[in-house]
Amino acid sequence: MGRPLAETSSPDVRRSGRKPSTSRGELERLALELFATRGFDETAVDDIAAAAGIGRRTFFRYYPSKNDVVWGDFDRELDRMREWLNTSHDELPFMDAIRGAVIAFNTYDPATLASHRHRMSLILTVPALQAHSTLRYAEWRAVIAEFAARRLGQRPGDFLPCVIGYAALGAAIASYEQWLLDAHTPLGALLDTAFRELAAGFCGHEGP
Amino acid sequence: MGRPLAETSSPDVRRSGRKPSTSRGELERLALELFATRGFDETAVDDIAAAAGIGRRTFFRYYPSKNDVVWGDFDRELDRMREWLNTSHDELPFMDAIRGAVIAFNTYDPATLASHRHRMSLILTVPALQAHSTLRYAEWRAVIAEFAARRLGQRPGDFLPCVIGYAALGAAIASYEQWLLDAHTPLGALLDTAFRELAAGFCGHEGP
DNA sequence: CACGATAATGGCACCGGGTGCCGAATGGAA
DNA sequence: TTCCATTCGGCACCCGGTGCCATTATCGTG
Repeated sequence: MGRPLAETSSPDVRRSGRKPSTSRGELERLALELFATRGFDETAVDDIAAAAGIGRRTFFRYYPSKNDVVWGDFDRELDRMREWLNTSHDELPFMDAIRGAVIAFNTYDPATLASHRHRMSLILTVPALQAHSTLRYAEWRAVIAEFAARRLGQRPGDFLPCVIGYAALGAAIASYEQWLLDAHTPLGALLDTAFRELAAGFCGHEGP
Repeated sequence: MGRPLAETSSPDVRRSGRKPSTSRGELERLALELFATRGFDETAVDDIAAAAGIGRRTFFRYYPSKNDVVWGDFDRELDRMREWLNTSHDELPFMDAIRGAVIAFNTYDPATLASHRHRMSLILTVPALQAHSTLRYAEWRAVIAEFAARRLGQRPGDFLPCVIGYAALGAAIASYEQWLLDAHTPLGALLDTAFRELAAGFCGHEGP
């Protein structure tokens, strides 16, 4: 539901002190490699730490949990999507704007596509990650709900914006699941279909 | 998303052997009471086991995890909802049938309403339970998707039924969240609104 | 009643994720 | 060099969850 970035890349004013031994991006690379070969559950935090040459305790200073490694810098991507929606044209119907934003933020160049596919495969198939992802999805939904609320003249916590946030999330996840099952149809096309169905209320399919 | 039952209540043919020390229902009661007073995270499995007078090891023979206690016998409720949908009239548009089923299976008599509210409050606010619930929701979605697939002449794993399952789940959860925030509006009314919006594609709200 | 089959119990050791604490290592700045 | 900020990483600990296995309770049968 958004492209996680590898590097934090915020060149904070470093005043003094010991230099970090590694980086979030480096840990993410190593961890995903281990997950790919050995499996997520079969890879212990100690294994990742050992591969990076750091202590287990230090790992948890880079990522709050083993699960979070898979998500990389998801928050930055959310900020960009929020910005995109902020600057969308008001003439565009809001469900079209949401559809456009979701598609735009899930379009990858071929170079990074394979790794993204692996990442999403983990998130959507490993039970521990499926469960954990709920907490990340909440932030994603909030971005959608905020936008919908603004367009509808309501507050982000109001009922309808929340329903829209949840429904949009569902459409996005279902698209990803389908894409993982069968890579033949590009993700963008699946997202487009799902969000158009959503905006149409799933009508026009039933018949005798 | 469905009324969990307290008792397994399947009077299995008991041939011989030691009698169970307690029951799922009893553990559920005790656990929810502890969660209410002390909080979910602050209640250890040992506390529940001690309250029930059983060993910690035995607890895990009644429930596979601490999280699962909150869900009670969710599977039975799913079976009932599946059955309900199976016997729904074919003339009824399928989105209306889904709406009706969800409302029916989330209507409680006042006696059990308070405890159900507590249960759902835990599920939707405690992070550990929010995350875990994803796995339960999957079964719920499957019931919806199966029904939608049958009505649309597709297979349960096909794209559109899955999207509908996810969207319906979102509508239901959003309704519950709203209900927990403000019990003034009855849950049934919120579900009705959410599912009607869903079936209408959220149109008719934007304007100058 | 005694015996054996059956089933539940619960203690024990163990694993893995995650945290609080604290001293040690590192590197820039005064 | 000295001081300070920052990171590191070991250690002990908590908690959820599991495999193993001896123990205990119950029922049916001889």
